Amino acid sequence: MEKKVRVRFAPSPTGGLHLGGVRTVLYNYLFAKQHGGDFILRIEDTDQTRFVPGAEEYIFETLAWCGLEPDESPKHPGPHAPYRQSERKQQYRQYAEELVQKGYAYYAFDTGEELDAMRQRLRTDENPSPQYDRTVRTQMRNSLNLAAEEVQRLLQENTPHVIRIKMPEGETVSFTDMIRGDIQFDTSVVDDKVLLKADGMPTYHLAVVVDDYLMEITHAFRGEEWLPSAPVHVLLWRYLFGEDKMPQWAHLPLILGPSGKLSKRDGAKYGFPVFAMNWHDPKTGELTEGFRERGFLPEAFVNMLAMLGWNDGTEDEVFSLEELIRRFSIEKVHKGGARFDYEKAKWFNHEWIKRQPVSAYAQQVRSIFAEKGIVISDEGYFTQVLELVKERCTMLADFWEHSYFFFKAPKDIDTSAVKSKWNDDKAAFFKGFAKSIMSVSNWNAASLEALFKQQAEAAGIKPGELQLPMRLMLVGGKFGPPVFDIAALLGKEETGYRINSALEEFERP
RNA sequence: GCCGCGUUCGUCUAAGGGCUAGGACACCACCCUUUCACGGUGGUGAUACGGGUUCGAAUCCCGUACGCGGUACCA
Repeated sequence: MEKKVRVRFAPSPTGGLHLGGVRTVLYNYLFAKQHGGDFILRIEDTDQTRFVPGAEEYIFETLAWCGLEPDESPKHPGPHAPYRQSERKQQYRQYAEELVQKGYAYYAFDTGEELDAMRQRLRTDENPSPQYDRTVRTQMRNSLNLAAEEVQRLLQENTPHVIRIKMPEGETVSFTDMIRGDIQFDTSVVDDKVLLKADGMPTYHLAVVVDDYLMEITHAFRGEEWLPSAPVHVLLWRYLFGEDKMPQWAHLPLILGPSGKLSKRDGAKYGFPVFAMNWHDPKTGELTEGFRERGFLPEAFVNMLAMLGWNDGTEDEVFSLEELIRRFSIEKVHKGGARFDYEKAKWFNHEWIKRQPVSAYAQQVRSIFAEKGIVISDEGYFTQVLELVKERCTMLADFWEHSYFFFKAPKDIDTSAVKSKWNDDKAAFFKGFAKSIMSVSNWNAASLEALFKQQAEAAGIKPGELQLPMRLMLVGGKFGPPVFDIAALLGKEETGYRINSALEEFERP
């Protein structure tokens, strides 16, 4: 029987989740759901020094906002708990020791100073960063060179040491990447990576392999930056569990900024978010703005991210999460990095604001209004207003400028556009119009417009010349939805009131 | 330096040997609209370079250039 698909995302809690990270989650999620499998979230918190409080919680919140809930995680443990590597610490050592027993790894007692000295000594123009590799290891303090008794003694005395993989010489390690196809490496040019650190924590290399095995991961997606260390992982699988049990790999292309790899700096420099949500770094006190706070809908964010490095071959590009699950295919993920374009991201948001019912984001718009001092009391009215203006909003914050005048009469009316053409006939028309609307029984945009035109003609004025003044009276400037739609929503009382009070403004010299 | 990955309009991309290289964002023009948008129509604009293979190459092969990643007791 085919094994159920299990994919995992393993972030390190060291900061906010940038675009590339969320996209990796997304592709993981899409692939898992598409195959009826599980999406597992594991936390790679093996480096205590880089751990940032709150970062794990932030990751959960981001995934929840995007709608990418894991099936198993530290929050919702499944059969393979725990999901934090710090809580799994004990199990890594035995695998590292096993590798030493089998001759695939060795103890290294070199101190940091000794490593520095080695790199200093060996550094040349041709070799700017010397590695701890098969040529260097013969000169270092490790169990390959030291006498067995000496190694025993050092171990018994609890001398700080690491366990390094012993990279074989002249072998070719190859594997098939789901996106890139066959990839080969010559083991002679790969160094002896540390597997178990002096503090007993595994490095990423040991941890992914052990955890993926223990958690029965079948497919592993990660960023392209991991490609160079893939041979280490393949070898570890071969030595420990058998390559046939190794998950299938997919190395995702990078997301680039305007110049090179997308960074937090790009966000600040070019004025766009690079994190899904606001990230407040407790260590530096620095705040990095998020897409959510900028006024992006999660649907738009996810949609935009999905299209950054994948395309289903059709010309469609607006997809819901459900549609993405249906259409996604890992083979169609691109090999080359994609440059993030904020303009296109805004376009996606505009599309989603237009096609979502306003109920999907009314709550957020309400808080924007509250910040500006407008408290919404009439839900039905609020909904109708949002529905009327949503097609002209790109960001949620845009709702304010496109609709605030529905909730408060304009204070200052910009009469400059009509002042020169203003005359007593027009004033008389509006006086009459304000009066007659009070008796309109069928209050809607169409009947209002009909009445307006009929009275304009009766007064001998072209209706077109009266529309702009009417707009200014209702909203205060040259903006907003069609005038009669505005009046229809405002109601006859408010419309009449605004016309009358604006008339005084128009009369002023 | 070494190793790996990549390269189609400004950007995201389609086309996996065969019609004038298609679409989207952005930009420009026109239409619609007596506000601003939405929308509609059209336009500018690309196969990095050089060699092969082939009747035929964006597509396959080789080389060059450029970009990116890795080269930590970080992930």
